[in-house]
Amino acid sequence: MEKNLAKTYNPKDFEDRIYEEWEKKRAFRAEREPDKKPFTIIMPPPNITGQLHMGHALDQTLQDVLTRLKRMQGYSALWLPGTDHASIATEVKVADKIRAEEGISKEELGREEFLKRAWEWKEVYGGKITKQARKLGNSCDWERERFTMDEGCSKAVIETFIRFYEKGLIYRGNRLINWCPSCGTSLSDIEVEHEDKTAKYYYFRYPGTDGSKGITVATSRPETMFGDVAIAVHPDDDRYKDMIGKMVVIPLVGTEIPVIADPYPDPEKGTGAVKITPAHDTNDFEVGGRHKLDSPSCINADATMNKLAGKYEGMDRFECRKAWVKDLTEAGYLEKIEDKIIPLGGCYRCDTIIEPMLSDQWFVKMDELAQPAIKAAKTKELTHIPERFEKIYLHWLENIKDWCISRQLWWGHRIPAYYCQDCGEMIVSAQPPKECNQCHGSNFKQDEDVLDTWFSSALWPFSTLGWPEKTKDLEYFFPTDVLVTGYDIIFFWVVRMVFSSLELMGEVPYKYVYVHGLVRDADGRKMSKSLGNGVDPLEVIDQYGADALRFMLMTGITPGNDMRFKLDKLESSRNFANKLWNASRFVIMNLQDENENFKDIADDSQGLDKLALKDEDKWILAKVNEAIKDSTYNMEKFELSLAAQKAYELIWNEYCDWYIELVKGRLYGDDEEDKKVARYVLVRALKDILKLLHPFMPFITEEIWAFLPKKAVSENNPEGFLIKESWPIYDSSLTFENEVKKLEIVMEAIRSIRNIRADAEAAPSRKLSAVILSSGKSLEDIKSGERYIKSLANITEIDFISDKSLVPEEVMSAVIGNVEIYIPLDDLLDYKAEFERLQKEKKKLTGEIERVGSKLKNEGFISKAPEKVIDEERKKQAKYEDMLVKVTERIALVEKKI
RNA sequence: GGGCGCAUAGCUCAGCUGGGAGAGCACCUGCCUUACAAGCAGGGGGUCAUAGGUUCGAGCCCUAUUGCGCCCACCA
Repeated sequence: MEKNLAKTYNPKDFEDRIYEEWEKKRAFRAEREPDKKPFTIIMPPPNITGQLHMGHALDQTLQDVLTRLKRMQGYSALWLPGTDHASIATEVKVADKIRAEEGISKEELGREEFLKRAWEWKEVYGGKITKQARKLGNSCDWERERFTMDEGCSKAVIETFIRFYEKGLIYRGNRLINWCPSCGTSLSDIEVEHEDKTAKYYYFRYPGTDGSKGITVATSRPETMFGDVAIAVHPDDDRYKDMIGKMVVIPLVGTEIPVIADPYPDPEKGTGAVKITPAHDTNDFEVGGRHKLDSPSCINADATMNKLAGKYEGMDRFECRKAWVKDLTEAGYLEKIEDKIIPLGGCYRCDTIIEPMLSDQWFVKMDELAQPAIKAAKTKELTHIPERFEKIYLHWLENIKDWCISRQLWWGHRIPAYYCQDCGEMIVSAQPPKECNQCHGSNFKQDEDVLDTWFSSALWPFSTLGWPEKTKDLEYFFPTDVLVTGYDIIFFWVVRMVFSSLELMGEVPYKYVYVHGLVRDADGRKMSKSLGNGVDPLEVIDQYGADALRFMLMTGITPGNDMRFKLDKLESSRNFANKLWNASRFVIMNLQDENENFKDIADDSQGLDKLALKDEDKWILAKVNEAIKDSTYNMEKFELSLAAQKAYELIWNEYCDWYIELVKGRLYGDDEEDKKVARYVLVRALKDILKLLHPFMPFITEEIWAFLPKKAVSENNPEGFLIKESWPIYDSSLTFENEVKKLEIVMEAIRSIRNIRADAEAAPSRKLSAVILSSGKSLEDIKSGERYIKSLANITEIDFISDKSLVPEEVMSAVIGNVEIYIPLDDLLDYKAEFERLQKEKKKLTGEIERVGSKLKNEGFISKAPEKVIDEERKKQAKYEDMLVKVTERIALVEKKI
C-alpha cells in the first residue's frame, strides 16, 4: 500500500474497489446474533421496468445512512434488498419491446411465450438495478436479495390469498370497477388519477311517453345514454314532483325508462334531473342498486360501443359521442351545451380515460382490515416522520373502499382459483384441485387473472424474511424498524403493508415510517421521462463520486419536503470531500516518520490524562466530543440533514480552519514528545470525524481510514474496516470548558488583527508586532495564546501590558471583550478605516446594550424568565458596556488623528 | 368540496422542545502562505409573506388573510 493518499481526490480510483472489498468480505452481512439487537430495514423494491433514478438514490441513501449508523452502534443491522416485478408497468414495457423487435402483439405471442420474455427482461433489468445500487454504496445484504415473484414471495402471496379468502376477506364479485381500455385491465381506485378538464356539458330532453315535454337532463357523457335505465330527481325538488313515477323515452333510442325519486340528485346542479346509467357510473350504480334496476352496459372492453348502441355499434366511445350528439341535435333534442370543468379519471400508466365498467373481479374487503391499521397509528405503535403524514394515512383508511386486486394481465401472481369446467364450481387452492367437490369432475381451468402488483408488495416486510415459514430470520429480524419511502406511495404501499402485517403477523411491520419528498429538477419540476429533465445518478457518480451525490442528497433536506437537484450543491459536496481528503493527506503526511511505528497513536483507548495536551488539543477534542453528542442525537431523531451539517462544520470550520493551522508549528518543530502529542490528537480527532461521516460518505472515509494507524485487527473486524468500527460515544470528561473559552478569545483576537491588517491594507505576508492590553485573568488567558496569535495572525512580537499609558501613540486598535489590541503600523496607519470600523462597532454595541437593557428593565422578564437566561443577559450587559467604554475612548483618540 | 405543505439573504434551502437570524452558491476586497485555488483570509446583504393574538420574550405557538404547490373527492 502507498504511504499516503493520492495527491488529488479522485473517487473513481477507489469507490468500486472498496465496494468490492466490502462485498467480498461480507461486510454487509447481517447475522442473527443473540447478543446483539437487530435493526432491520427492508428496501422498497425498485421496479424492474428500468433503471434507478434520483428518487431511488435519495430513498436508498437515507436507508444506507440509517443502516450504517446502527451497524456501527452495535446492532445486527440488516438492510434487505430486492426488486419488484411491477406487473402492469413491466407488462407494457415487455409488450412494447416485442412489438418493436418482432412486430407482433403479446396476444399473438401467447401467454407462455410472453412470460418467458418477461423473465428474460427481469434478468437483464433486475441485474442492472442491483449494479446501480452497488454504485451508490448501499450496504445491503445481497445474500438475502429477493424478488416479488421469486419462489418464496409467490408462496407468501398464495398463502395470503387463501387465508384471506377463507376468512371472507377476499371475495369475487360483479361490481363496477375502473377499466383502462388501453391496458385492457381493471385498476384499483388509487391507480386512477383525476385531473380537472374542460368538457362539454350537454342538456338533452327525454320526452314523456304521454306526449308531454318530458324532462331535461344534463350530461357530459351522452354516449352512455344507451345504457340509461332511469331518470332520477330529488324527492323534495318541486319542479319534478309531478314527474316521479312517470315514464320518459330515451331520445332516438325509444327505450322507456321511469322517473324515480332518490336523494342522490343535487337540485342545484345541472337541471336537477340525472340520467341513471348503472353500468358506467359508480353513483348511478348505487342508485340502480337502491331501486333494483338493471345495469345494461353499452361499451365494450376496448372502449367501442356494443350492440345496445344500435347503428353506432363498433364506434369508439368518443367518436360515438360526436355522431350521437349530432344526430340528437338534428332531431331537436339538444337544449344547450355548456363548458364545464370536470375531474376526469385517467389510467396512471397510460393516461387513457378510465371507463367504469361492470365486471367480475376479485376484491379485498377493507373495513375489517382497516381498523387495526387505524389503531396502530393512533396508539403510536406506528410512528410517521414527519407526523403530518399520519393524518393522510388515517384519512385514507377511514374512507377506504374495497380493493380490486384482479388484473387482466399475464405478468404477475396468477390468482389461485380454479373453475370446474363441468359444473362451474370455484375452488380456491394453492395447487390445482384434483376433483370437483360438487360434480366430482376433474376438468379445471385456473383463473386467467393475475394479482395487483401491490398485493405482493404488501407482504414484502415478512415474505422476504421467509414467511409463511416460521424462519429464524423472521423471528429475529421482524418486525422491522424503519420503512423509508416517498409520500407518493403511502396509499399504494405503506398502508397495505400495515394492514396485511397486522392481519397475518399480528403486529406492525415497522415502528417508524420515514417519509421523504421528491427530487425535483433545478427549476422545481418533477423529474420525468417525458420532460427529459431527469438526472441519472450514475452519470453524477461518474463525474462527482457517490459520496458527493450522497452528501448532497442528505444535506439541506427536511423529511417529507421535496428537494431540488442543484449542480452547485453537488459541487459543494464534492469540494467538501476534497477538503476532507486533503486534510487527511496532511495528517498522514505527518505520520511518515521512519523511526516511528505510531503504536501509541493507534491506541484510541489510551488515557488522555497521561499526555501533555496543549490548549488547542483540548479544544479540538472538546469540539469533536460535542459533535459526537449532537450528531448522534440528530441521527436518532431522524434529523439526518442536521447530523451531516454538524459533521461538515466540524471538519471544515474547526478541524481544518483552526486545529490543523494551530498544530502546524508543533509538527514542524523539534520537541519530539510534543510532536507525538500533536500527532496523536490529530489522528484521534480525525478518526472520530471519519466515523461521524461514514454513514453519509462511506467510500472516502473508508479509503482514508485504511491509511491511519490502528490497533491490531480485532476478531470481529479482521480487515480493519471502518464500516465495522463502532460509533463514537460522547465523553462527559472531555468538555474542557476553560480551554475552549480561552481559545475562543484568542481566536477573536486573531480575527481582529486580521481585520486591522485588512483595514490598513497591510499585506498578509508583512510581519507586524502587537501590543495587547488587559488585566488579571483575562491578561493571563490571552497571554497563553501568544503562540497562536503569532502564527495565525503573522505577528512577530507581542507586548502584553496592563497599563494603558504604555500603549504606543501611532497604532490601530480593536476591542474584544476586556482585551484591547494595538498594532503599530507607522507607514500604513489608516485611521479613517479604523474610525469607520469602530463606529460600526459602537453602533452594534449600543444596539445590543439597549436591547439587553430593556430586557433587564422589564419586570416580567426578571420575574418569569429562567435564571440562566437572566444571568446570561446580565453578563452580556456588563461585557458590552465595558467594550463600549473602550471603543468610545478609542474613537475619541482616532478622530483627532484623521 | 375537504385536507396538507410552502412563503426566512440575489438564488436554493436549514433553523431541534419559543430565549442574541444560519449554510451553500452568487457578490465585493486581498492572497498561488510547503494539506487543499475543488483553496485561504476578510467583507456586504434579511421589517423571517401580511394583520391580529398568546407570552417577560415569537422565524418558531394560536387566529385570519394573500400568493404558490400538492393530495383526496362520484365524469349527473
